[in-house]
Amino acid sequence: MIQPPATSKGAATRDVILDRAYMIAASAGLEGLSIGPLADAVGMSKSGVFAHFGSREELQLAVLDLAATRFGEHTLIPALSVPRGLPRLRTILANWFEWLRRDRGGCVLLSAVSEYDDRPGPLRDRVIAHHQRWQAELARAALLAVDTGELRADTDTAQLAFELNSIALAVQHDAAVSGLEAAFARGRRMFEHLLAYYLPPKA
Amino acid sequence: MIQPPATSKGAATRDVILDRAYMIAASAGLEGLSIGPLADAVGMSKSGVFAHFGSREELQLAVLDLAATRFGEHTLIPALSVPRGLPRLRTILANWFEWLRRDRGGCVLLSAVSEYDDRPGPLRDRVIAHHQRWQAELARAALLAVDTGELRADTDTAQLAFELNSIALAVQHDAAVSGLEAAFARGRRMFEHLLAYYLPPKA
DNA sequence: GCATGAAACGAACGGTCGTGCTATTAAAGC
DNA sequence: GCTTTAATAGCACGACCGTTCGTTTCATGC
Repeated sequence: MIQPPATSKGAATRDVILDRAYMIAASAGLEGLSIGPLADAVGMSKSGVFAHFGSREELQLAVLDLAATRFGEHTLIPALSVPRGLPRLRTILANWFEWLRRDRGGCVLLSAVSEYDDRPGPLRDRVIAHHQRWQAELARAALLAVDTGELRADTDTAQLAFELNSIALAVQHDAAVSGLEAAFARGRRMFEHLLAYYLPPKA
Repeated sequence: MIQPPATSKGAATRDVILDRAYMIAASAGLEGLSIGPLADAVGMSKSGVFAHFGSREELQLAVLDLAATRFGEHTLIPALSVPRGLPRLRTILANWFEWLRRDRGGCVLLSAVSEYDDRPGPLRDRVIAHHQRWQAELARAALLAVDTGELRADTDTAQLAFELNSIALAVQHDAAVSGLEAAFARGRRMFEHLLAYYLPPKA
């Protein structure tokens, strides 16, 4: 959200371009991001925008990285200030929902996986790398909840990360059909259903 | 799968075109389906193909309907011959996985939701209609499992349908990262975790 | 076998796209 | 303030797209 102060003029307008590009990609997908309309949106010429990235693919990669950074800053970072374990896990999920609301259910990162899952290339590699990193973060947060004894000791944290991810996917999917708030409600209930499995036996 | 015998010559080649178009859409998405390459794939001229549908959008709608029909014939119909209730529900899920395998994790229907969820128009309307019909079918199958006493009497069948859908989404998503078989394994485990919540108390 | 209508072709149009070139303008360093 | 370098504009190319139109080929009923 808060950008480091751009040292040169070029880097500053580059940030402006990226911000606009992110907005476009959030609603049209990375593949729907084209240079012409982007240039119009920032009030520049096509070639002026183009020069900052050298190719469309490089632009898409930059937007992808920006999305990943913002996503982390919005979901994970603030959750680090709440107690580790189940509270933090719940906070991550809540922040995730907020994140989906902010972009009206069109998360760039989630959509990108569907866009590039069968199209080899640098984009696909980067998308998968970000996804794996996030899954690892989720598993890590789950493991902390195992350490605190809030989740069963034999919890498969990678499996739980998979299931948490599926909640976000289903919410984004269902938002188009049932509306965002209804999808959130379903997502929250789904989390409780899954959680029930992982809670330690109260014996 | 089995097409009704095409009465005229035109309808026959139309079926051939649609079959090829479906293949393309399964790997490139409905939005990645363009008339030129499709014409090459069936050995016809662009305008020859075009004439059968009148517009690209009409072609996409036809492919969408074909996908929905095939999906139903592959997942729901065969499951009707196994006992209603939990066995049938399990069969539907197994067939669903088979369906995902057939198209290498690129189900046209699932991808179409992401492609059109924020792009109003006839495509989007049709996609949502198919999705809602399928969710209703899933809820119906779940309700039968409530009737047989295999699921709790207070089961929210629409919620369960949402969760089943999320399994398929997560599998398709994860297939690109972890491979199809690993994703299937995760999906099956996830089903068991969710099922645990809905099983009636053994009291 | 021939006329008739459907089916397919081929070429072209208008549009958008990413990209490369050259010239011009603005910023930065001395 | 001048020079050097970065930043942007303008323009054009080639590729691809959906669509249109006039023509030609082919299947079909008489």
